[in-house]
Parts: sequence; C-alpha cells; structure tokens
Amino acid sequence: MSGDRREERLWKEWEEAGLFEADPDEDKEPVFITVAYPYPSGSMHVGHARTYLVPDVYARFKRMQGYNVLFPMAFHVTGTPVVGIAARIREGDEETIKLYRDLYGVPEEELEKFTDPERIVEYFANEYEENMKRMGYSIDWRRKFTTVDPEYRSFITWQYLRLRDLGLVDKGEHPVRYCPKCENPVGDHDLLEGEDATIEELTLVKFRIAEAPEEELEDAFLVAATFRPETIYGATNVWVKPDVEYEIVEVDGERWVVSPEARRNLEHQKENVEVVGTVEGEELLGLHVENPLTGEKLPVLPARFIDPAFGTGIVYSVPAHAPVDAAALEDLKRDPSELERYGLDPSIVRGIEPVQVIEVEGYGEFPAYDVLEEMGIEDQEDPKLEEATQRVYRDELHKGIMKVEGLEGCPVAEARDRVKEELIEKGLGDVMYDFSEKPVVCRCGTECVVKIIEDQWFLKYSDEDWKEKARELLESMEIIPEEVRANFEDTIEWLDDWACARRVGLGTPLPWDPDWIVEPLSDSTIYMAYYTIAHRIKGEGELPPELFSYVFLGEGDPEEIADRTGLDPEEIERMREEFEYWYPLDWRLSAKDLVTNHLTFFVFHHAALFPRDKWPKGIVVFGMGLLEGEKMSSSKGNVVLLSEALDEYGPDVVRLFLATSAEPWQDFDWRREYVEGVERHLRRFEEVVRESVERGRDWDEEDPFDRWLMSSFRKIIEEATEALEGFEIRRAYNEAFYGVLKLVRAYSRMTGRDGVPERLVADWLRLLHPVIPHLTEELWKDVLEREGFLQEAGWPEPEDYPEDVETEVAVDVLRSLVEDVRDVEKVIGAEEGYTLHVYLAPDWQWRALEMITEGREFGDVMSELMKDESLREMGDEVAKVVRELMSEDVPEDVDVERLREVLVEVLEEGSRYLTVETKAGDVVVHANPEDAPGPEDRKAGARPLRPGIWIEG
RNA sequence: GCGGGGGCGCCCGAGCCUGGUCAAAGGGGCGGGACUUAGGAUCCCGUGGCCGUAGGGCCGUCCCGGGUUCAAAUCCCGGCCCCCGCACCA
Repeated sequence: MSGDRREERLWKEWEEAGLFEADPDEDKEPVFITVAYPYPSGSMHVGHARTYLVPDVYARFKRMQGYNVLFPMAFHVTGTPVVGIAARIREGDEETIKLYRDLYGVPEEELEKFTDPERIVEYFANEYEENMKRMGYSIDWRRKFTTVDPEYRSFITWQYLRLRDLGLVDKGEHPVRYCPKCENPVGDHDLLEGEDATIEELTLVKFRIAEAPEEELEDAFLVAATFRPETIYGATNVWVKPDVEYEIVEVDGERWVVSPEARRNLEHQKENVEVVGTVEGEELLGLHVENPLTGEKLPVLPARFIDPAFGTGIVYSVPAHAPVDAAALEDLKRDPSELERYGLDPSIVRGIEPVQVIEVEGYGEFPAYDVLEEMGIEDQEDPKLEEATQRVYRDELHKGIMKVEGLEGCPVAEARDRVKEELIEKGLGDVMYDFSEKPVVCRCGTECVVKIIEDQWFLKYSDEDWKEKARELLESMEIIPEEVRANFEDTIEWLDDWACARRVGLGTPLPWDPDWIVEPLSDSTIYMAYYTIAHRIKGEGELPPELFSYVFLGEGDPEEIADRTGLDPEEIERMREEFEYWYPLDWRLSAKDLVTNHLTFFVFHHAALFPRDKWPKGIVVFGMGLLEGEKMSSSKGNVVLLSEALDEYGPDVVRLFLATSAEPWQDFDWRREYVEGVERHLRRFEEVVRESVERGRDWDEEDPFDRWLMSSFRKIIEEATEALEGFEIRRAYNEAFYGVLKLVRAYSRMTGRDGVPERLVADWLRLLHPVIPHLTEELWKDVLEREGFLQEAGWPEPEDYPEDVETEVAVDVLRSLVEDVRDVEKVIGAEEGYTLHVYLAPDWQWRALEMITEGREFGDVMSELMKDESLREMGDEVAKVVRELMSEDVPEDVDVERLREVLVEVLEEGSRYLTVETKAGDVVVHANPEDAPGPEDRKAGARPLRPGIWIEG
C-alpha cells in the first residue's frame, strides 16, 4: 500500500494502536464472529466486499458498546480449482489467461508464475488482505492462516481422528463423474458440456435368453436398465434396436448383452468387465427371454425409439404403463412390415396385450394408452412422448397402487425398492449409474462416464444419532433470517453420507489413509475454534492431536504435551484459556447457497465434537450480489473489482452503499447510479458536520425545535441499535444516516439555522462509525477536535436525549399545517402576502381530548361535556367532534394539557417558518378562538391536532 | 422431482407474521420551481385518473380468479409466472 490514501493512513493508525487485536479480558464480555474465509483464486469484487462488511459493521458496533470482539480472517486453499487453473494457464488456455490478465489485472511477469497453484493462492490472498485493509475491516490479522499451513493440517488431522473414533467416518463406494482419459473425477468447471447432468441410479434387470441360438449367447442375459423395476410384472416383451451392434460382455463371470456405451460405463462400475463378442440387434430379434420374476417367456422385438447411449440400449416393454412401449407396440401391430423385414411372423405381436400392474386414480386400466390418446401421439418417434412418459411416471409414483399378487395395495414408491431388492437378491438384478443428460464431455474432449469409487471415505451424516444432535443444536441457535431455518431442518433430514476425501487437490491427507485428501467442505467445519489459538501456534509446524484434545476439550495432560511438542506448558494453558474465553462462537455468517452444505456441516461437526456449552449460538445467511440487475459472475466478467470501486469512490461510499442497498440476507444490486447517489449524500453529510461545528451551537431546552430534534434523534439511536443487534444493517443505517440527514434538513427549514447542535453531531459520528469508519474518524479528530479513536468512544446513549412526545406531536401539527395551507392556497388561488390566521381548538375540545386519552368512553365524555350549558346548546356538533377525536391517533403517553401549551409555543416560534414555506406575509396565532377575528366556519374547523386556518384577503 | 423464497405504483424496494390509521415508507428516474453567471451541486414541490374558490370528494389500484370479513396489498382456497439450492463444487 502506498500510504497516501486516507484509508491507508487511518489503517496504519488503527493497526499501530492494536485496535482490532482481541485478547481475552475477563472484565469484558466476548463477542466472537466469523464469516466464511475466502478461496483466493481470483480478485475480490464488490460482492465479496459485502460479505465481509456485514460482520465488520457488527463487530465495530459491538466494540463500541464495550464488548471484546474477535473478528478474524483466514484463507481457504483446500481443493482443486487453483490446480485446474494452474494447469490451464500452463496449457495456455486463452479464456483463463484473459480472465486473469485482463479482468483481474495480473501483471505479465506474475502470470507466468501462475503455473504453480500455490502461487496463485498466495498472490490473491495478498490482494485480498490489502483490499480488506483498505475497506477498513476490523480484522485481527495476527490470527491469519491458510488451510495448508502445517499447524492447520495438524488440526484437521486431529479432527478426523476424533471423528473416526466417534464412528462417524466410514468407508464405502460412491459414484462420481469421471473422465477415463484424464483418469480423474471431474468437477463442473472441468466440463465442456453437460454441467447440468446429474448422476442417476438405474436398476438393471437381467433377462435370461431361453434357447440360445449360438454358443456365445448360451446362458447370457439381455440386460435392461430401468427407473421403474416395479413394472417388471407388466413386461410383455423386450425391445432392442436392430441396427445396433450390441456387445456380449462378461461381468463377474456372467454374460450380459448391452450396448457399447453401456459397457463403457459398466467398466468403471463393476469388477472384471470384459467384452467377449458382439451381436447385431437384428440377430436378437425373435428370441425369447425369461422374465426374471415371473419366469414368463417374452419375445425380443425391434424398436426404433431406443438410444443405445442411454441405459443399456435394451428395454423391457410395459405397454400398460409406459407410453413409449405402448406406442412402439401399436406401431408393430398397425404395420407388420417392420416385423416381416426381420423375418418375424406378424402374429407374434397380435397376441400381446398390455398387463396392468398399477392402479392410478384418474386413469383407466392402461394409463399409457390414456395418455397416448389424450395427447394425440402418433407413433414411437413422436416428440410428445417425453412429456407423456413424465406424466405417467409422476402420477404413478405419487398416486399409484400395486395390483400384482404379493404387492397388492402397496404404494408404487415402496414397491419400487422392494422389487429392486428382490431382483438383486435373486441375482437377477443389479444397479448401474448413468447421467441424466448426454453427452457429458470433459475439457480434454473425452466423454465422461460414471465411475464407482471404491474405498471412498464418508462422513456418516446419515447416522440418526448424529442427525438428532444436529437438530438439537440447530434448535438452540438463532437463525437470521428466521425463514431459512426450515431449509436447515430439511437439509439435516435428507443429508446422506458425504464423500469427505478426494484423490486430488490441496489439503490435509486423511491421517489413516494418506492417499486421500480431506476435501474443502469437510475441512472447514470447525475452524472457527482454530482461530482462537491460531496466533499462538503459528510457526510451530506439525503438532500432535493431543494438543488439540487438551485445548478444545480439556482432555489429557498439558505437561506431557509440552514434553512432546517442546511448547511451554504455560503457553498450552493459555491456549486452553483463550479457547474457553472465546468459545462458543456467537455468529457464523455465510452465503445462502452454503446452507445445504457448509453451514449444515458446521452444525453437524460442532454437535459431534464439542460439548453443549461450546455449541455456536447463531447463523446469519447472506443473499447474492447483482450488478446492474444481472447476476454477478467472475467467469462471465460481470463483476466490479473492489480495488477499482475503491479507487473510484473510496471505502466509505462502497461501505455505505453496500450496507443500505439491501439487508444482508437479501440480494443486493450494485448500480452505478445508486452508488453515486450515496457519494453525494456523504458529501452533504460532511458539510452538515462542518457547518454545525463551525456554528458551535449547543442545544437550548427552551427552544421547541431543539427539543423536537433531540427527541427525534433519541428514537433513531434506539431504532438503529435495535436493528444492528439483529443484523438489520440496512434498516439501521437508513435511519441513522438518511433519517438523521432528513431530520437535519427539516430542522434547518423550521428554524432557519444552518447545522445542528454539536453534541448531536458527535453522537451522529458514533452511530455512523461502524459503517463509514474513515470519514467519521477524520471528522472526529479534525473537525470536532476530539482525542482518541471513535472505535473506543462508546456507543450513543438514548438517555442523553430527553424524550418529548408533546413537542414531537406539536411539530407534526406545524408541518402538516404547512401542507394544508399550501393546499388551500392552490384551491383558492391565493396571492403572495396575505395574512394567515391560525386558530387553536376551543377549550372544550382539549378537555374532550384529555378525557379520551385517559381512556374514557364516548358516553362518559359526552355527559361530562354536557354539564356545560353553552355546549349543550350545540350538542349534536359536540358529539360529532368527540367521535372524530376518538378516532384520532394520539400517542398514548401524551400529556394533553402540556401539548396544548407546547403547540402554542411551536406555532408562535414557527410563524417565521410558515411565512417561508407558504405565500403568507404575516401569521397570527389565536390561542383563544372565541374572541378572535375571522369567519366562524373557519374557526369551527379547528381541532386540537389540526388548528383552523383562515387566509385573509 | 425434492425443498426454500417470491410476484406491489415508470424502476428498485418497504409493508405483509400481529387485517383497518395504505394511494401504499424510502430511494432512483422523470416533470416543475428556488438559489444562481451557469449548474452534472444543493434545497423545495409534484409524479393513477377526474373534480373542487378552503385544508376535500369520487373512481380505479398492490399477478389472475374465488372466498372470509363491517373492512384485505395484508387471512383462506384455486390458477399462472419467476428466482434459488439439490452433493463431491468452492
């Protein structure tokens, strides 16, 4: 940093004063807040800036309230992205180079080093830190680390050993998207095509070939793949595509007939897969196969709709429930030439009738046929079939009931699993994975397959006891906004075992199986605890698990650990104390797309590893960032770099904009126009502060407008404080910044004075310091000439500003009076310079209002008033007015008698204001309308909160 | 499919949970005015329609349709549309 910018100068002062270095202090209550550490693979943009601004505003606010606040930062380096980026830069990938050189502005000589992934991370981590400092984030940088530091790795090692001891880590197999050429699993960013494809599980159904015509097919199976194994009872035949060359594949000793594409997939999913021959689809036609569950003999028939790339290229036909099968069957019945072409006897299909296995409300016996008819589907190549299939699939799954023997009355969803299990048990079924969409192509140009990874390590999130603890922890936590709680609950429910380690990327090896690296979402679940001691173990290198067991759990003997590590036993004790002091974490902040993984993992791991008194207390979830209404995305170049925004506007404009454009959990939209609006307002704010201090005026209790200003300001302090407690940063600063600016404007219009009392200015700076620390700090020192840092100047006290509801109401009356007068002026076409008469309401109305505010009923008030003879004469009128007054919205605690006095005072003091704001040349206030001049109907319009007016002339 | 969140005035966006005081906060844009040599600076006024020589009145408004209610942007039912997560990716 060059040091000539305001924010850099101030940062230096703050840093030298150690303002943000938080150490345990038993006299102060701790607040510990963390936000997801960045993965520094690119430049920081204004979206990131908001992420870190929110905790910073809160941290600064809490510090001013006297709390000891810890707000640390680190860098997440675990994983594969930078490895991929480095590889792409090495290969000279233009898109990547363009992104880094042109968008992120990485200098050429630096870019050359980016072939090393660690260098990329290092470069951007530095850039992040620099930008974060320029933004003024009140981070305790002593605790900075990266997730590949040896000390952090030791911490992860400890965590995983612990989890394994708790029985929460397990081994299993797992399907992944895989490139056979690169011999690696592939992530989204490694794909040319098919990012949207998901991995789906299909059930394989094996149909034994009866009476094989040749030896190769002896005892072989036609293997069909299906999403709907329960329909096997309705199978009438098997479809193959005549012009496909199927392969005969030996799978674990069995012979399967499948398409070449399917074999390619199976090779990565099964043991011992070997091609032993091929067979034309045409050759299979006319053969018979056995239904694995019913033993029935089914003919093999030709179908055009089959795509050999999907599933196995072999399909069993269930015309009752599958529209495609029904269409294909009808095609053959209608036009036997296709059968004849392959030398099949057309009579073979004549006898085939659909067999119902599922009953669905809203459909007849054969739902597939119903849909064909309804949608007017012509043949098996009709594109409408896709929708038809989906409709039947959905309705049968949700509403269908099984009709076959042994499964009667069973819902389809349940039957599906039961049939699958039965098939597998009998050795006549199996499972295969495939993509939902094809093709899926790796960057290298190779088509991907689904591979089953053996020996995959999992975190057992499916464990019911663990889930239960997670639920309990969640329940004890505060969630902001509360709406996302349902999301968390739901995630805990469906979360299944998580593959927590990978073969590639940066990170920490699994302690017991070091070929595996703990993947990023799994090594970032409890690192908040690590922050508490990060600065104390920095530079110590690898550390034994026992150290962490002692520091975090109080287990073991510090002396022994000291011997093993060479650490000072007292230092170990201090670590323990520090952790005890800061934990539990008060707030965890992260983006909303991390609710379903990181934030939930955070909950799970804390629940498993820490005792209840160390469970985190709250989560704040962020919205996303938009740029001029479009989604921000670095890869599309649709971002505003933070460094550029800072150069152009400075940190306080950026901060105030980000803080007030949306609440943290809402999406915010960076619009140039708005940002510039913020800039103008800030300039105005600075002017007001300078003006006010120049005047050097203190406030005067005798002046009703001063009383009004103080009372209104009090409310703003209260509201802003309350809002900040709940992370409603936008609300807080709409009030504390724009709201006060508005007060100031109104105040100077009403009084004709520039600026406001200096004491209020000082507290205004305090209120705004969390959001615009630089400008406020400077004004505090240079203009108010105060000593010390604002950060340590305390939070404003509402009690310093006496509440005065009567004056507030009276000023409201005055202001609406101006509006009314203007309105009337317009209607009657008044000319400049007239005399404005203002009539207060007559005495009896005030008495009535007083009784009403005391809570007395209509009848009660009336009978009281009717004791007065002169009022009795106009009883109807009085009743009407009393009703009117009863519906008036008067603050409860208003002292009516005082209000009346204050109102006279305000109107008289406000005469000048009235002449400025209206065309009136002169204002006469009549406190007693009875003997005042003017038409009676004008005077009669007077009410306590709406004086009568008469424009004379 | 599963789950979550929405649809408001020219635009962004409060309010809806705890119905009325909501023509509906606050910005922005636009129109007018003040200040001024000038203004992209600042301040004020206006911004659904019609009417009014007294601070007002009438009509139509918060995706569409229906309902509850004396009363609905706000509650209930149905429909249409949109956005976001869903796993090995940080």
